[in-house]
Amino acid sequence: MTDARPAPAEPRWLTGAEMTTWLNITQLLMVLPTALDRQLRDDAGLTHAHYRILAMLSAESDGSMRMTRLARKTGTTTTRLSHAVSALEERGWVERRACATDKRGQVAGLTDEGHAFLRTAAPGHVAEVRRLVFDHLTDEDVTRLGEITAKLLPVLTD
Amino acid sequence: MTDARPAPAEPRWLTGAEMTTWLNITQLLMVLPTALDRQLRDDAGLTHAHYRILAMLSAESDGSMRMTRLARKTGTTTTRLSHAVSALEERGWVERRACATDKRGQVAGLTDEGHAFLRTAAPGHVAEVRRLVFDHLTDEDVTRLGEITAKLLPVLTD
DNA sequence: GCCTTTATATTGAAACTTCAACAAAGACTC
DNA sequence: GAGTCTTTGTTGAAGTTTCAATATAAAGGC
Repeated sequence: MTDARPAPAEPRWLTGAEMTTWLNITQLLMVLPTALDRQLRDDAGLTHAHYRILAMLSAESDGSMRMTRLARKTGTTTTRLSHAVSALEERGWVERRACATDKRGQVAGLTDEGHAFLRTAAPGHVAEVRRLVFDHLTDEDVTRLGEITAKLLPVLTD
Repeated sequence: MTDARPAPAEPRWLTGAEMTTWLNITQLLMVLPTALDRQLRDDAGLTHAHYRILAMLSAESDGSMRMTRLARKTGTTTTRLSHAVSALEERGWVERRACATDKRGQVAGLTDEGHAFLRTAAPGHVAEVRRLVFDHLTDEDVTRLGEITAKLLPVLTD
């Protein structure tokens, strides 16, 4: 007398410890980006997502990167990146170029103004990151947090 | 021969370990909300921020809460909450009531439909949270992550 | 080669969030 | 209790992100 249809699986709910941690994580997901955006907006006039694009480009030896790769590196979609680069282009911080080896491709590159702007904005931002995050963590916390986040990223980035 | 003006403080840059961890954190800040939003949008038609509002209300004994407190609990601003509650009201999941003790106040409360909706949406969401997060962490990771996030939240939530 | 499929990138409309401004009631001072 | 300051909550405009649709080029199958 068993039911042929698969029973609607009783979901495995979160344990107490998991729920506590999850509430902390989701709260952090809400407030940390907001805090980073606020500092950058007030002091430099852009969002954290846009700042990250500039920062990621400046880490490249030639200050430029293919759009799709840049999107993956910054954890965003090509759509979002396309809009963002348009905005950054209007500000004169980024330029689009055609890709030499792939005619579909576009390359986003930091302009001199972009480099200069980043040098101006970085110290204040780093100070805020310290104030909000690293000032409250021990070296071991930092290592552990690095390890734990490293475990989570693979599933989320494909 | 000292300069009277405060020297532009050389910022304390991030160490290698800090930078690695910070890149992981910011990547997570970008992709985890997106992943949560996608599952909830596809399966239930709302964002994670909106889902959290419903979930937070349902955790109250009477399924309702003052707007400001609800905003703090969900890690959002009153502005955002006001817009969000309006949207949830249109869907019939939340109702606004006047606050009995404070004539400025508004109370947001889950409707029966809101409760019913949440019961439908919760299992799929919990399953996704497991798949994305807790499936990859040991019990000790969960505890440690809870402790670390707990250290970070106070500065960020005032 | 030709056809289909996949990858790259953009666009415009809709949804959500942010910012600034505002309105209204409570709290505090004298 | 009148005046000031603070708290609570909303609104509308502007900016950002998402989704769906599109255009174009590369890659794969035959």
